[in-house]
Amino acid sequence: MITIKEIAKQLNMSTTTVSNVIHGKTKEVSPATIKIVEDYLKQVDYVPNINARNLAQNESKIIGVALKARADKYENLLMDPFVSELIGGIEESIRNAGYFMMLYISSDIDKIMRQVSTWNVDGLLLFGMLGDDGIRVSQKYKKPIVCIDTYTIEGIKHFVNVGLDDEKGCFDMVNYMIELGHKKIAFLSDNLNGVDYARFSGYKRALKENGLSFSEDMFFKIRPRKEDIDESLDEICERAKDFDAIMCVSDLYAVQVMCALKDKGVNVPEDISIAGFDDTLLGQLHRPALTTVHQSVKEKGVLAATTLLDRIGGKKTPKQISLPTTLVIRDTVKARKKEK
Amino acid sequence: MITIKEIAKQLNMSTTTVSNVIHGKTKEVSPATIKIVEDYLKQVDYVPNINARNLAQNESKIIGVALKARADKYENLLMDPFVSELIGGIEESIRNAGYFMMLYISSDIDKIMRQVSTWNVDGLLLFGMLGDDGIRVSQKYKKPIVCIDTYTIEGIKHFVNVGLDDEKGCFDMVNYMIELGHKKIAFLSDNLNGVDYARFSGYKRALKENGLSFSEDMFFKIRPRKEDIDESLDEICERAKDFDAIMCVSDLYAVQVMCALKDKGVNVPEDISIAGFDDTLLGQLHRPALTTVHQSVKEKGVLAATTLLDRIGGKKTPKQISLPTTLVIRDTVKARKKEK
DNA sequence: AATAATACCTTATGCGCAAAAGGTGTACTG
DNA sequence: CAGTACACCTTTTGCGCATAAGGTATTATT
Repeated sequence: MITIKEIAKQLNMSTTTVSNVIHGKTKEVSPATIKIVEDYLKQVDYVPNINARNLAQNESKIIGVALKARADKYENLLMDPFVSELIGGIEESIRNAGYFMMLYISSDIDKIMRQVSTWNVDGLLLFGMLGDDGIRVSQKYKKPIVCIDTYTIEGIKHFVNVGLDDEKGCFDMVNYMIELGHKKIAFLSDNLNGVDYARFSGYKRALKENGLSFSEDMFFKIRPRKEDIDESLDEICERAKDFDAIMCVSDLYAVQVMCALKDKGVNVPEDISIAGFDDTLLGQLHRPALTTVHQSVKEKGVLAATTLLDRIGGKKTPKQISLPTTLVIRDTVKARKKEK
Repeated sequence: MITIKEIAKQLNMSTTTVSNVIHGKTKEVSPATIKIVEDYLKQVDYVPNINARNLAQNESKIIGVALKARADKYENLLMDPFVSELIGGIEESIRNAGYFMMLYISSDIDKIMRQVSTWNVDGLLLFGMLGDDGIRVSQKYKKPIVCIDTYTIEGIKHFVNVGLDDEKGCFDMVNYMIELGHKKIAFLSDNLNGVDYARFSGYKRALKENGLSFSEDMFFKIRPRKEDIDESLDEICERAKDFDAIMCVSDLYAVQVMCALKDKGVNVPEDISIAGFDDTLLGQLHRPALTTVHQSVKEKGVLAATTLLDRIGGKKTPKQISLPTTLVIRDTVKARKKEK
């Protein structure tokens, strides 16, 4: 690896001159010298040492992407299609802006923050944080932060957040179900925090605004861990007998439930209607094709990254950015049969 | 961010002493001093500046993961479930070893290599490289390299490669199909390079060893790009009428074909048998559930990363490591009906 | 008692880069 | 023609860290 110093020596000039050429400071260097240096740079294929540059500049050109791991559905967060698509959008934006991405995955926020500090990252993208985590992070870290899909418990936004209109998405879908005549509609999720809670709220509002009541038994809690999932799905199928439809908090759950139902001889949408949320490949490539709420996950990642980049660049951005949802009507939600 | 220098000043000692404590060089420092320094380090929550450390040490603790992007099925490589699962395994191993992962995604090998040089990464994991790319990379980069799923055209392995017994996996599946009475078996893929070629070879060997002949019209070339996929699937469905079964090079294609067939009223496996490869969620959550060749993608990532880490640590490793495949018999390949 | 070894310090140096500060000579201004 | 602006250089400094080299006691060895 050749250094600026070495180049300067070979060319019989100072390192500053070489450095100036590299940084395009044309006013400081004569055209003739620029030519000499540029030719030589190309000849030896000079590549700067980023560690040295960062040290001198006190910046890093790194965007930290911190994912709080939940020991949950997937052994590794990246295996969640939602996460990988999100990261896909983020990575692309960061790379296009000339930055680098460093991924920090851990369930331990303090560990993540130590690593972020150690690399002196220029900005931070947070996913999967709850309210109190966020507060701790913001105390430790003074550079720009953008959260993704973060609802704080008290509804207070401590930082910029890029999210989705989850509440409305779910509201629209449940409304649509009710329009088709469904009365007993269950809501299925593994928890009721953050995003899932917002969707749940949309579900309840749709019931309420249509004069339908909600009771505890209409919440289907799925246990998605490998060791529980089969038993959990059995339970759900059993409970589903009394229902017209199920609003699932994600496509994955919707498809899993549909498979379990089919294996038991229950037909969707003839016997029961099922809706998903997210509009993933899984639902698109199922038959019957899944009726679901579309969100552009990649776009969410892109938006989060560009917002962060804007903030790093000193631009002002809104504190809350919400992407819209759209209904994708396919084949798993149909009009309720009268005779049921 | 507090520095060693500052700590030394506060504690009235030299930076070397502080540095020695940080690195656990207990022989060089008196127990009393160690205690003082350690307490102070904790108190101020000292975090080292990795840029400075790397510069001084000429190492980086970074593993570069270079993905050669193909402008192909997915707009962004990370959206490919295979890739994200692979990265999931890699990331986990790297993190557990105390290293950091930096992702380089580009279709331009030279650009990737410049970035790898600029960060002075300690080792390189390569995915999606063809033979000639690999040769160029190895000329530019002298630190340990491990390839994933790389078949060189001439069969020469220039570096350590972690792969799969693709040929045998496909051979076994096609053999199984033939045992069930299938005679006209198509092979479906988007190309015949690298991994896909190995699978294709297994397919042809199975035909040959069972006395069946192969002709060009038995190769179904799918065009997976968004703008082509529907037309391509229509063609394939049309051509499929003459066949007993299709061996698909991936689960994704298998499921896509099954959906297209179903939409045209063709039943799997009654009218035609379909097999996939990879054993992804997509096949598991389809009905009928996909018969496929299992590989552990995560394990592949883990193995590649640990092999690279071993090499960085100076250990010797085999030059070629192949993971085994297993047949997953589900519902999309059944005995051929006599009357056809 | 002379020498060697050891324990525990500090000072000094350099990694590669960017930039502040400090030249020198030429052209331009009034 | 003094004064000033500017073009084009170089020297020097420091980012934070690791470590080689250099101390000074104190203890062990013969």
